[in-house]
Amino acid sequence: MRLSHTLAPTLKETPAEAQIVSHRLMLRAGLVRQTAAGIYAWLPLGWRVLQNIARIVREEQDAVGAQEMLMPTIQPAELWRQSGRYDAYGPEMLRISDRHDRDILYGPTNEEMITDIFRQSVKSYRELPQMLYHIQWKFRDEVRPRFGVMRGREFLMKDAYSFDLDYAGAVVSYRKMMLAYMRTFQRLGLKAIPMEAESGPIGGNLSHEFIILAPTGESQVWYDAVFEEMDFAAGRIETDAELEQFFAQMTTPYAATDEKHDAATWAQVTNQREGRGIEVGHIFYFGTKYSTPMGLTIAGRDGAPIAPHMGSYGIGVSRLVGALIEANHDDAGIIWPDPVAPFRAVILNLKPGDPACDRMCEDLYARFRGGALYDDREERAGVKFADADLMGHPWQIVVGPRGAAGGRVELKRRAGGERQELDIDAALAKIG
RNA sequence: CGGGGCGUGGCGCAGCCUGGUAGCGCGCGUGUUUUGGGUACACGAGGCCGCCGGUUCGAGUCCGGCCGCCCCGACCA
Repeated sequence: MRLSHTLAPTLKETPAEAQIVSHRLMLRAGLVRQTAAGIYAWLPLGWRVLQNIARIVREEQDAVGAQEMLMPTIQPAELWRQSGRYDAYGPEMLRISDRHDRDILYGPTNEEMITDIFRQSVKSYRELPQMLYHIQWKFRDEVRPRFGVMRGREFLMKDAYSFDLDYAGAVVSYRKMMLAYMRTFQRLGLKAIPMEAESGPIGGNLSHEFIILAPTGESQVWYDAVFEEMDFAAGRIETDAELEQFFAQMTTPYAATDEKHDAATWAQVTNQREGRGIEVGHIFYFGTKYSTPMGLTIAGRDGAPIAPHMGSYGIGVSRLVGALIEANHDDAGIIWPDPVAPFRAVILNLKPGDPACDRMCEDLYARFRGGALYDDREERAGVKFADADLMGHPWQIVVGPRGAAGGRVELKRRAGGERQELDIDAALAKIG
């Protein structure tokens, strides 16, 4: 994209409504614009980040055998009456009615809907287990939206649902999801720790929330240092035994938020770490909480009906954008981890109109085939440097008259700030 | 939902107490200037002062109602 014709309205000053750093930077870098309290429009750069995160989430869901689908945002109230949650859910649920006065709602989650779909079609134990997920917008009418996209009313969420024949099967699904989550967060460049959680309004008794570490996080967390060393890219985890071992590795060392923190147990931890954290995911097992009231049964081996054991698994995709910024920024702006950056590199033409600079930039830009942002604006060098730092692309390729004459560019790494002068091929090789 | 605050060109703000022709900085446009970290100067465009009603000769300013947004708390991916 050429920045001169891109809707990326950067701001020198911070809009008054933004308090926390990620919200400020998202506004200032031109990633989002607020439409109403807790509701945001995603501008081109922000949308690219959101899609990059969704892509990684998707790949890791697929890798543990979950199937992607897409359910609607609008749901009939009838489904929620069947589970009993239409009355139980409270004012957080956005209730609407259509022209025929039928009660509908903007889904805050999809347990009822997936259960309904599943019961219509799945009839035999032979078809289980199954895991399904979708990445869809949700709406929860928070009393008090805040922190920008970290706590919006409309938000993009990956939610997955597992169906198993019995508890033992459900535990395997649960562990697979935990594995997918740890891999996902690692790929996003985040340190995430699973912490035992209350099961909340959705119900259940096996539940973990995933907290990522960020100095500006909203809650205090206590954890064992072993979590900092874990690497989920290495080593295969596939069999039930390997999964069980993985699960033990995740759940045995101490990790707690203020709600569950226990001073006595904590005192026995050898390598203590304290920090701040942000919740970005939550997984639950809830048994037959929905299958039973909604009449989801399948035929078992002996022909008798079985109510599947279910679980649900959420990742706050849009919240992750904010969380990533909380974890990766400095005074000048955002520092995107490579896999999620809107663009891998930005080309700064310090002197548009200068034939050598223009030629070199056009050549570079073409070689990225759309994978780079080209700052071709007629702006001062200082403006371009400041905006590039603010927007946080991992690499900055600086093309000025000085170097262009000798066929050289200056390559700057946003994280760390090292620069070096290279010829084009060497720079491209380095960026990869 | 309890407590607090704020709505004035795109953004940040002053003006309101004490009513009398709507201001500043940034940004935007044009020209000159500058040319590797938000350059300087000149000219210019842009505002039903959140909305409705009231008081008054006259309301951004005073009074009433409504709407929106933000912060703290309780609640949450």
